[in-house]
Amino acid sequence: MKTELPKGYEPAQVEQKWFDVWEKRGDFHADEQSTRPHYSIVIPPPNVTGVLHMGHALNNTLQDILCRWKRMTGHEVLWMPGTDHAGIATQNVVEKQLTAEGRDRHDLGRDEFVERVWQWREESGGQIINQLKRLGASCDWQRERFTMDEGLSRAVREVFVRLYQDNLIYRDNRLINWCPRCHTALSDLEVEHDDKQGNLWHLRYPVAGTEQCLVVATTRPETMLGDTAVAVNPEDERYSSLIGKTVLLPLVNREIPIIADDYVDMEFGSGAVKITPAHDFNDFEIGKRHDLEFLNVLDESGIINENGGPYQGQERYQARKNIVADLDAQGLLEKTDDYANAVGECYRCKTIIEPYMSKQWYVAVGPLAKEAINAVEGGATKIVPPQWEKTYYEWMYNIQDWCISRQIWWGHRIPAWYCDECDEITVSLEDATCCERCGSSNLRQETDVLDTWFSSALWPFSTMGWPDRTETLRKFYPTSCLVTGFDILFFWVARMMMMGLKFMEEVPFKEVYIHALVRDAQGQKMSKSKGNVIDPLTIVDEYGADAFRFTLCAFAAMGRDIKLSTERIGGYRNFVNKLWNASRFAMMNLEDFDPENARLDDYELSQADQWILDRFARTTEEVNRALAEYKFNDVAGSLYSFTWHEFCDWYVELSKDDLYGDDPQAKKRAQTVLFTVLEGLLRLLHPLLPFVTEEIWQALPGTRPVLSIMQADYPTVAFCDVDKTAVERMGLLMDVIRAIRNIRGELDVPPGKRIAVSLDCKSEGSVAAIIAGETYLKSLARVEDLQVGVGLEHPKQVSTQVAGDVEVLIPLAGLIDVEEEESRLNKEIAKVQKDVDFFHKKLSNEKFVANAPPQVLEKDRAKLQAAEEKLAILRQSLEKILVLK
RNA sequence: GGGCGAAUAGCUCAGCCGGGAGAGCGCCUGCCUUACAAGCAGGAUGUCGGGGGUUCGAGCCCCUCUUCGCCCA
Repeated sequence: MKTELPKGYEPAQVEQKWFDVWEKRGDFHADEQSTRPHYSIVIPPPNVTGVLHMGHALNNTLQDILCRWKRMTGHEVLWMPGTDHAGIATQNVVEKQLTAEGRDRHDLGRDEFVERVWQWREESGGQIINQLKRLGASCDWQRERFTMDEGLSRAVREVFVRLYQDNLIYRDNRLINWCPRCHTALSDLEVEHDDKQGNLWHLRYPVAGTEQCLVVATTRPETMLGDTAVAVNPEDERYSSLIGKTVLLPLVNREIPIIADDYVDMEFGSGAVKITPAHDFNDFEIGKRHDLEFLNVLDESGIINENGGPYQGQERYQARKNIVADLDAQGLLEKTDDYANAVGECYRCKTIIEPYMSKQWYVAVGPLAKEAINAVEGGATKIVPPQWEKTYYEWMYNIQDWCISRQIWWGHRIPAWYCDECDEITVSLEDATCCERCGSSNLRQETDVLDTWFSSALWPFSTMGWPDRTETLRKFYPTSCLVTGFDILFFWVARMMMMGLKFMEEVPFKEVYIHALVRDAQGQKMSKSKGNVIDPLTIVDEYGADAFRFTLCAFAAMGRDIKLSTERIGGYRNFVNKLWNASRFAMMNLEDFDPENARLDDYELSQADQWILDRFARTTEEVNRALAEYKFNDVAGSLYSFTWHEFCDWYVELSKDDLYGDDPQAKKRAQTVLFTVLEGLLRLLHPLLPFVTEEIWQALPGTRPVLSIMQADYPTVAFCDVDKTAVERMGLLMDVIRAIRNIRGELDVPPGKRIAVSLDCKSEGSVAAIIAGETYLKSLARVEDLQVGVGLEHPKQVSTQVAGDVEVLIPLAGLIDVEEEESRLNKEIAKVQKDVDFFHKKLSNEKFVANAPPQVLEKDRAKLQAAEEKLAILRQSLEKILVLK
């Protein structure tokens, strides 16, 4: 088959073509009936509203690399894809549309609104799925799931009902995080804390029946409307006489008690604090301890309610201004300080959240967390890198009950019905029609929906058909690995652990690989408002998916941040192009080659052949090991340097003499090795570079044993045994070539100029190495007249370099400038002198000689000797040169 | 306040069990050598944040300080 490849790699149509073929043919489909060992990953489901960002690109590239690798190592791979219904975010999107139409969701009513969300999802949701495909993601797309699917919704209900029956779900009226814009409760995790510059106001509260004032400091003066006590520390002598008295709350003229509680920090502010149990988490606890009144002064939009007296109807921050002004006017504002404190914001809309009293549903996570801790401690689930285990434990040990109800419309509606007759709550799998206590049919379903993370917590088994006992679950659960960023370790990983252990009685994944977050080149988080977002699809268009994937893989090992810049991606685009051109070279020289009739065993392999086969075997080993340990940067590094610096820079060049030469046997041998290594290299590279490797692999001469390279075997062992001596000799030959090139480069010998070289060897082995590679040496170092031997007579005027035990001598006559050679030698001597000094000093240290392990000692002695010999030769050379001046 | 992490070449970062500091990009010199100028050959570049300690030996282990980042309260 004669194939013509374009001179530069053009990714666009190649990627499109192969992805279509793979997907249509079902190459990514997992088979439950397969007898192969399983390997499964569930995708961290992106929001259905989401568009692909760098984090997704990294996350899914790594998963794809693992899946493609495992597919090639004989595993039945299931990579389960899908999206998350993202309750609040999705509802917000559709509400914005309605706002643009001058309406809101209440104009539509619940059912119509939900219908509208579904419609939005049909039309514009899940774009991200197609974007993942552009990266080459080899998910089992036939199985794509959505957390609001019928099956997954069934799983949600099943879990809710069982947790309720086990008394692990309950309702309670307490302070929760409330978003006054989204009008819903949020879990603790959904609140983001941000340090904000604000004020600390010192307010004077008149003590009843005295002329005295008690000064309290607060960052939220508007909540004073809801104060029901003032607290001081019981140890605080300044205030001990006041405990039990009351103060007259200004502006609203309510009398509230002065209480003692050791929560109060005597050092902070005045040492007295206002207590607002209905609007502050700490005050809530104090309120419970002292049986205080819980006076709510806000409505669900953050507007002062009827309990706020004259301020009723004012928005919270407006009320703050007015209250401060009014207090000041009455002489009750002692002072105003600048003060920075952490303010909680809604993670979806950035509105400042309000601690708000309300009745919500909770999961009692204590018993679930215990199992989840045990699973990691016992090694059933391994977290990689292990430093994240500590973070996981830290959170799990301090976990709070999880508020799971949300006052929005888009989501899984809580399967609980309130009886209007007897107030009983009926929780059931099927929609309840009658009260389970009194039998009344006068029921109202709970209007709240569940936190989106409730359904994502079930993802590893709900996507596989649970609560049915499916074949899929039997084959693929527990999953092999979860790949995710550390930002959702708590949100998602921990909750999946709890739910998986509770309902499957087995961990959801055996390993969790936590990767870094992608930032811009300056290390800033990419965000639309900063305008520093790099769109992955733009990168794919410009550089190709393969180059992009390779970049992400090469960067994956970094601690917490990946700083991405396009120059780096350009470098890997060049790498892909390099592979492409090496392949073009190979195919131009394999036109008459039939791989069916070519076996390595049929030939006596040259030093160069054995060397490249040896390097390939080592690379294979490194890559497999690094993949198994999730050392993605090492995977990329090994492949990069082998492909470019060993295969292209050396072997391809070395093979040219044989390929272009007159010896048909040598040509066939070189073709066989070239083909073997290239074909193997493509397989080795495929998980990282799926498109370009498929394109080249299919174009190679001969027929392929399987339809796609993704089904071919991943290299794991060497192609054949090699002779270690031959490999070492090749190494020496390469050093000699480098030495000649060094002289040529340093002394500005024109690259086209063919020169004479004498190689004075100290051993017969070195002579043999050079003679065996003579043609290589002549062409790669541009040598025409070569003398080799032991104890060769040195020409008079030469430039000298040393490679191993070989003295490289290049006659100066008419070629080299004496001055330049002198300075080159001086430079080289200084370098070697440093080595000699270093090792001499080290080995003169008696303690070192006495304590260091023998291998180290031996190694250093050999190095010293080599350096000394080299130095002596260079010095002699310098002397000879100086005579010529 | 509690915890975690980072500081290494001009830039971005690797660096295993402690045994002469590496890569990519950038830079300098010379080359359009028929796979590739998205390339080839050669070259230069370091107080491994500061200080102390352990050790024959520290980028790596211990203590401490400085700066920056993140998570939790």
